[in-house]
Amino acid sequence: MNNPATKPTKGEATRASILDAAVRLAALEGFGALTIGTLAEKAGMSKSGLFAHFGSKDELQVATLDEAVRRYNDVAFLPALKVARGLRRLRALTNNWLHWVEASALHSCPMMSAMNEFDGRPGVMQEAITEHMQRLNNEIMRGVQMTIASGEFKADTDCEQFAFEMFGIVATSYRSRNLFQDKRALVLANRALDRLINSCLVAN
Amino acid sequence: MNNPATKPTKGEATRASILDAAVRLAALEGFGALTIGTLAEKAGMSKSGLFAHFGSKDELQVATLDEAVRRYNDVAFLPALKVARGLRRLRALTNNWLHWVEASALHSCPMMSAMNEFDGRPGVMQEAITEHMQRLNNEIMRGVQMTIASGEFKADTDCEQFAFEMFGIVATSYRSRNLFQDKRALVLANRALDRLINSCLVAN
DNA sequence: GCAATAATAATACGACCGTACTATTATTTG
DNA sequence: CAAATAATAGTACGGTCGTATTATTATTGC
Repeated sequence: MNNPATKPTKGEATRASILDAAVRLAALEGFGALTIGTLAEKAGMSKSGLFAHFGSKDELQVATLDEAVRRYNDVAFLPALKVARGLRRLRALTNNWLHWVEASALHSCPMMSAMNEFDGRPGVMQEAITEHMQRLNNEIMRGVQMTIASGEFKADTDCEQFAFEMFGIVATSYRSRNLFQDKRALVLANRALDRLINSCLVAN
Repeated sequence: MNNPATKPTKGEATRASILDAAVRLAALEGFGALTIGTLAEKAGMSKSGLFAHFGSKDELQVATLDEAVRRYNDVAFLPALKVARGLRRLRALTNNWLHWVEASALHSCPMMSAMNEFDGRPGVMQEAITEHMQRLNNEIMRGVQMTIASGEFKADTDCEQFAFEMFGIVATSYRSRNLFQDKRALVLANRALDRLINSCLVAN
């Protein structure tokens, strides 16, 4: 049974520690670097011992992506849902999204990596990352809709446009942070975000 | 001699056709998929025959990235420089950037792929992509500066912020196009771009 | 504590990896 | 046309890849 309340079996604990190493490796070097051998070394176990936890490399990759998404939900998405609907929740959604990678002490965002690695390669990973990204996009759009409903955003605010631009801000903040090593990445991102939000606010 | 005016030698022609296949492969499946074997097959030649053109896989990858950048310059950057300085040139710069991937009939942008694959992996590829991205960023910032100088942009326009947001728009348009297969990607991107540019215009 | 079972390791396999080294063709030059 | 050189192919090597099979060790239930 998958009962989180009971003490995990040894196997479950090992699997968790493998996935921890896997998420960190994928965030740093991409899913292509997730080979059974290197991962076994990082996890301090044998290739075959590790492999037994996943039926194939595909399943390992999907499990790693799912684990990354689970963490995103834990540290970013679910906490934002505790904020009251409307602009405040939307701000929480976007802000938590912007900060989740450093909050998780990862080099980069595994979802972003997965997207870039598999968007031209049909297969289970492409399906998985597409679904996750679609869901995330929908949640942002829902947040915008509720901010319209609350009267804080203009009625003609384009949800799709907002989610589109929001993702761009996150993506470019990764470039600044990871490639340019610019410590002001989050400052720039927050400014862009403010500009985006302000453009939707009802005049006052 | 590297004289573009004279007829290319057979070796140069082969190298060019290899790099053509390499750029397309990198755009579709990433630089990780650029293995000597698969590339030799796509290019219709032997592994060793292909390998002789590059001293190592590193050099092959760097050469592929350089070729992609060369194409970007040809179809996007240099044409924009022919437009008069100021807002019109800036629009050309950003617009050509947005369109260069489809104009080149590539699945995605090799520079974007390289960035995502190597931003956490020190080495020659990381250095190369960092340099290229910095240069591109600087050119956008220069374009903004000239648009300030021409009096079209507000004097306090933040060049860095503009270049930061501009890259985000490009990145998110790739997500829409390649992952979501959204045909409206460029429409959304152009709207975002207009909003960015308008926020910098002097009041009138 | 012993049998049953879960978890991990050992080993082996063919496939492909990057890269030398050698052989064979094309092409150019005298 | 022959000699020299450039371009490509052939072959081989140690390594790592993903995965299957078999063995060994931990853990659990009675």
